[in-house]
Amino acid sequence: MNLTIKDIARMAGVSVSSVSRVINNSKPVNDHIKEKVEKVIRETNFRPNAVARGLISKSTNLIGVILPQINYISAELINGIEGVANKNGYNIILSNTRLNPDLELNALQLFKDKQVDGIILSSIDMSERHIQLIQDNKIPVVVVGQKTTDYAIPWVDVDNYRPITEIVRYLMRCGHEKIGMIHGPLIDKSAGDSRYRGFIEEMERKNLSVNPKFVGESNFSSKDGYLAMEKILKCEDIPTAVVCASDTIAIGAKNCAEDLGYRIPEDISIVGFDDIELATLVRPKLTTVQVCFETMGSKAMETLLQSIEFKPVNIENYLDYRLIIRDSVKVVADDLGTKI
Amino acid sequence: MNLTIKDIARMAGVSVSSVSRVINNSKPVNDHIKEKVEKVIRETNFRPNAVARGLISKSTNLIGVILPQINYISAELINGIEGVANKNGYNIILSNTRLNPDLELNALQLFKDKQVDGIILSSIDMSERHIQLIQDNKIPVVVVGQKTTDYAIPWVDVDNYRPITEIVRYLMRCGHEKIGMIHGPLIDKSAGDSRYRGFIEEMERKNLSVNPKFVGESNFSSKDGYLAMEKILKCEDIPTAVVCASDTIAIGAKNCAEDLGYRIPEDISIVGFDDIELATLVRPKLTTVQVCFETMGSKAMETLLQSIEFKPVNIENYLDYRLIIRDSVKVVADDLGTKI
DNA sequence: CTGAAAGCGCTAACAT
DNA sequence: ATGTTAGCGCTTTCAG
Repeated sequence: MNLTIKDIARMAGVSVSSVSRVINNSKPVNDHIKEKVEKVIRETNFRPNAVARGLISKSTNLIGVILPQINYISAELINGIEGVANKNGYNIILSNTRLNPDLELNALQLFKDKQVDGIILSSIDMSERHIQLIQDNKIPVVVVGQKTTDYAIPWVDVDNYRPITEIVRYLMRCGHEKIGMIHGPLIDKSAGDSRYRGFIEEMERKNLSVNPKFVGESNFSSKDGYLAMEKILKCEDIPTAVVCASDTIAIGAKNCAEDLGYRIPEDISIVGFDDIELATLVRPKLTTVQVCFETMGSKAMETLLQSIEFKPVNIENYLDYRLIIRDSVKVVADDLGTKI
Repeated sequence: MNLTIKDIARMAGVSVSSVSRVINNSKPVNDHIKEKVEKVIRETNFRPNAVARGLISKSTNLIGVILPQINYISAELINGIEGVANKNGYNIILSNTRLNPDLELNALQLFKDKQVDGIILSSIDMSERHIQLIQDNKIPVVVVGQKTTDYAIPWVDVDNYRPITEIVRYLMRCGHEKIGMIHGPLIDKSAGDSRYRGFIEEMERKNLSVNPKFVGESNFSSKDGYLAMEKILKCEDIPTAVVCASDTIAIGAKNCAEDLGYRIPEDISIVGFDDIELATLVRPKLTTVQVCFETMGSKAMETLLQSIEFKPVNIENYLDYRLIIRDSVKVVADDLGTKI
């Protein structure tokens, strides 16, 4: 079988504790012994068993990551998480809950069994049972994509409301007034409802009326975006600009408009949200809101790290965003006095 | 602290071994005892410590996944792996090696330390040291995206050669003869070199000459695809069709051609490879080769499982592929006698 | 069928 | 500074 610390001790003619000491640099060891041990370790390629270490130290250097699905957005998130985790000696262990809240609970349990040092949770809907379990488990948790301030659980999320109000104001400055929106599921309080409210309320504040026929719902997919746009364009009167709750929706909507003979942005302007890679690959390039999911991941991991190390953590962590103006919005009139 | 099996034993008034037996169902236990134990477990919400179990059983139910980068293609791969892993009680632990071969070696070591039950490795370049380490470690490994038949290490990969020959034949049937290609880095023996050779050799077999000016190299990115296409289109004579080694390349090439005033497919036909989601979202929709990375993942995990369970495994695992005909190729002449 | 006890590979208190 | 030893929480012989 594999070598153990005991074998090394025997081969080096010292005690196991001495071996442990040189491995962990935990206590001063005589140079003489140290060299002997290091020599044996080098020659045998010995590596201490991480599981045994974990059993005693209560730390596995594992971070549990719970995701409702694994797509290109998760990929960016994982990239961010993995980046700072790795830099700090942690590995990440993944659980895909396939949009099933019960599996999220399972994963929370399982990760506790496996004694992970911390958990990053992207839940589709934080229930009381989630909160309960998290608080019982006593394992540091950071939530992403949802705001759990009420429960004193640290989170990192985008502001879903303000960017949309900025989009509305930008469209107005470009001369648009008949503005529609294709939003996400309103049950989804973050990317769904908040973005929708941002639109409705900003339109109200600016005294622009929202034609209900200009508003459609989707599940964030391109296909749904296409369908929603189709419905909007069937009316006699159509909007001059449509705000979409995601880039994928926007691209579906764009394809639909084009299939129906409209040109983007000449006939209809379209704005997306997220700034996925696609947004620059599609023609015209999509005007959208940039939110960096990789940053979301790294920020989440950083706060998790602080929590693990018992440092003070910010409960609320808002992500930066930026309106990215590209080619999918027509400038009807520019009251900024500058070329946009 | 947390409850242990010892606490449960005390509370139920039985021995720890009995508790262990009812938990694992490893040996017959008197119903009387069984019920008592189960009751206590239920009431206390006791869950056995997976680390301690791992130490003794030598099995952690963890699968190490080593990836050179995490993007939307990895996301699909992970999806496939995670799906079958999860179904079999395994979790996956991720290592992103950031295109650095040394980090691949590190990850291999680290995963051994952590006593994973198996490893799925996507290497950018399998060196002798990789092979050595894998064979020394004695942990089941399956390689994806590379063919390691020589070393008797099971792999799953696409056939990169044949699909390209099929594309060439398809383009010929559509009436194309002046065909170009934008390939990937030739150092990459799989998706780079093989696809390139498939093109060159099939053209030769069909007695079609390849104009060197119609051939460009790229690193698989859209940007590079754009640049390579730009070079090709600067010549007086241009190809009627361009085969691209990936969809991302194809989309870059398409954008370039369109920016230069060419219409796709009327002026130039373009074919991609991979069939990423983008391929259907872009207009015209991309004709391409479908290879399902999720299937690649699940297949890899399935063979890994067999290896873990000491079942016989196939060393060579080719992935299915399919030519997906969409709208980016113009039918100049159709010698099939049917409408394509 | 049940319980006592050994031990998985390691760390850390305790003694020397 | 070094070695001995007692566990970490669990599974699994081995007796009974």
